[in-house]
Amino acid sequence: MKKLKTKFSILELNKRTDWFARHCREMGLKVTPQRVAVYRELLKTDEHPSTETLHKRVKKIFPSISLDTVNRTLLTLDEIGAAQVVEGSGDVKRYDADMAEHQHFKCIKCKRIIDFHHKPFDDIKLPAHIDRKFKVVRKTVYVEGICDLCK
Amino acid sequence: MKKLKTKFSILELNKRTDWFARHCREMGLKVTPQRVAVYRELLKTDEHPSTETLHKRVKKIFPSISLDTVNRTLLTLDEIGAAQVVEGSGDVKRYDADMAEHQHFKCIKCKRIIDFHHKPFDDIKLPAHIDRKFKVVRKTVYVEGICDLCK
DNA sequence: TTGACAATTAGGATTTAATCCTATATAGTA
DNA sequence: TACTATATAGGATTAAATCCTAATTGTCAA
Repeated sequence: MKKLKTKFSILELNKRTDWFARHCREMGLKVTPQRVAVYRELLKTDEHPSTETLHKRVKKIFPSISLDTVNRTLLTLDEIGAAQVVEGSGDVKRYDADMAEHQHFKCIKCKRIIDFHHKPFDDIKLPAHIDRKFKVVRKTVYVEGICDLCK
Repeated sequence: MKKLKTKFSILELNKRTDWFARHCREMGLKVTPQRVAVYRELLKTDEHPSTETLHKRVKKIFPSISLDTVNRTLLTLDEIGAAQVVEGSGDVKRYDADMAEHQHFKCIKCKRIIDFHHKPFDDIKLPAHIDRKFKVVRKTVYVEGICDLCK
């Protein structure tokens, strides 16, 4: 039996699902069971899954869901700020429903993405000319290397 | 006539090409005209091109070069430290032959990648437990948003 | 509660990106 | 100059993302 790593208690999961439903309605989006299923499944993991990986998982509890729906939903989650595409260099898109400040380390060998949190990185001050010229939406410290298991 | 933005003088370009040839030999790689052509073409631009974009450009001066060769070469350049895959969230791989310390801003609308350089970002101090646990190969500040032209 | 409608979905088709395969060519070396 | 391991061309394949369309379903207003 595969160990179930739960990021959140059922209670917390339900709380966040409620928030998600409200948030969708606020954004004029329908609260479909597919959307909720994708969001909840993404919330449950800290493995930063790809569309395909998440599709496989969601199918277990929603067998008829299509890959396209999972893909579309994940893009939607990113748009409405319920999840984010994890930054990286190349490779397939990976997602994260944890919107609290944190940073990512990506192993260039096994492609594992590991969360870490270093408070000084939470509010990086950009040079003034960048803020002046562009509308900054996201800024983060990105770290790449070889993970403990691959070393 | 399209404006030619040259990042370097011909002299500087040749200097770097010489370095590249030496570096290839040191790494036990052959200095083929295809490799040199790809490297030089990548050096010339600050647009952080994708494989396909660069392939089109290199074809103009090396008509028979295949996409696979350009792709393979770019991956090799990254491996030997002659270029790097630009970090980003999703989308196709984009490359940069400028290995001097600098940071990237990526426009989420037009996908343009703009270089900037903020000295304090050059040597980010990671929390000790990260350095202890992982072998860090690369660390950078990544910024995303809407560029001046798209605003 | 019901009906209407715009949003959403399934699932196959298509597009696009990346990589593989293999016969041929070539850079480096002696 | 000849040998050999490396690299290339270009078509084939795989993998990822997106598109298309008919059928379905949340939402809202009556």
